[in-house]
Amino acid sequence: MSRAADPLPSTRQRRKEARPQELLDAALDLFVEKGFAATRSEEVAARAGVSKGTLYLYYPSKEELLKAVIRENISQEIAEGEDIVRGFDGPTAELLAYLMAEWWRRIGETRASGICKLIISEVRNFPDIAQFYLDEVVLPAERMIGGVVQRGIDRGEFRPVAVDDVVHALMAPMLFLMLHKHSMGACPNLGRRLDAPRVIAMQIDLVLNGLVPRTDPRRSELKAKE
Amino acid sequence: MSRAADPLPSTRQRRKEARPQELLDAALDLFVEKGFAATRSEEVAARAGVSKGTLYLYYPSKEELLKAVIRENISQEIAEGEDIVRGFDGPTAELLAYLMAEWWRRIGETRASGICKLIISEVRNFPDIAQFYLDEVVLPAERMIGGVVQRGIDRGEFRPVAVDDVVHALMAPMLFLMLHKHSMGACPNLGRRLDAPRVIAMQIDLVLNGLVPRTDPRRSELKAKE
DNA sequence: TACATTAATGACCGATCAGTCAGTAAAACC
DNA sequence: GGTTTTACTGACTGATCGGTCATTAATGTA
Repeated sequence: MSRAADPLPSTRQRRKEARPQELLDAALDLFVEKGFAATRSEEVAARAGVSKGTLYLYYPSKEELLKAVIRENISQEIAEGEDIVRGFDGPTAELLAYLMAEWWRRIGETRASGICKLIISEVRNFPDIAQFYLDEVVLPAERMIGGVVQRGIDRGEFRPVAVDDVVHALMAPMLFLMLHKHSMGACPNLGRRLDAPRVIAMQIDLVLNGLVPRTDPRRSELKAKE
Repeated sequence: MSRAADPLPSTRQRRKEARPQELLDAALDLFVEKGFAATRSEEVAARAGVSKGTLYLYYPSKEELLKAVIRENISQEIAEGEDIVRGFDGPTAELLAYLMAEWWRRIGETRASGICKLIISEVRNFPDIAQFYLDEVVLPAERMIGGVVQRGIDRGEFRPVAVDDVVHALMAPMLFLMLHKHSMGACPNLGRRLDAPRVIAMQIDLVLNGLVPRTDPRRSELKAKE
């Protein structure tokens, strides 16, 4: 308490502070890959480079570990999304495309995308997770995307559609990509890759312009291949 | 063997023939709800109204039971879809809308929709299921939908888009609805229902017409509210 | 009624695994 | 040096669960 705590926390000390995150990372990987029930707590410990006893020093039970994994991984991405929306004043179509691309870059491509599979697989066994995830992730995300769609409508860039349903249509392919990555996409020898940015770009083009050809040449994407 | 087997198979006999399906139904419900690893084989037996021993009379192991559940539930829906496609000669947009609605009615609304969640949750633990499901379900379904999109392009009803990616965009919301139904949607007290037919209708409208307003009044949905 | 066959049972076994805790050894302190 | 504190360990335990099999009860047959 006398000396400044900063300068040289011992190796042991530094390890101790890093452990919780190391354990959470190991647990996330394994829970996503094998499922909660099929993952042994000793495996989690081993992947984090410690013994089973140590795991229980940091988390009182396997179930609490699961909850911590989810709690610690929902993070600030949504808040940052809202910042992007606020600071943008180009065409809404561009904003939408940019948001989706960022979503994939920051979540889809990172281990965080596994949380979706984990939640879907396990909510029914841990009902209190449902409410938490709905309030902290699903609804804020829907509000954000919904706000963008509404902006498009307000500015006359979009038709006045039912915002909530459009939001679902926009989120569905993202979920699809994230789940694919952690299920079929993770199976070797399946000779079948999904190019996420490509799927996202197609989805954006579809949702904006539709399949039906436009008679107005200004909007037609067909001519755009120069 | 002498007498015709038909007329009065005893109660016992009829039970014996019904058992496998009863066990599969029970197993599907429980595997979808709780996950494979978290479901005890005795629970499956109990839900089917028999003892654990009886379950193992019909299926040699829990894993074989899982595989049977998946194998027996992929069924003939896709073939029937292909029949619908063949026998239809109206506008492709209508065919697409009809196919999606039928999909929901025949799969989404039945217990079969749970298979999706089950596959996603468990493929990584049972890799041979991946190949099987890809060959028997995913690829045929994609071929069917892809064929319809191609038909739209060939007839000049659709822009010449990348068929495979459009297929993903069309399937994603169906997957989304099916998964929702068996995860968050199955949690009580969440005050959040998803109206599937409505989401599907919106998705069709979006994919066909896009968000961007049409200058050509023939196609504009805006004027359609009479 | 006696006997054979068949469907079903549930007590039992062995393996697995979540969670514990007495013990170890490295660091910190004096 | 000696003593205490701290981070960690891994052998152990009790409960659980997949799978077995000797036994039972229902049905068929004569």
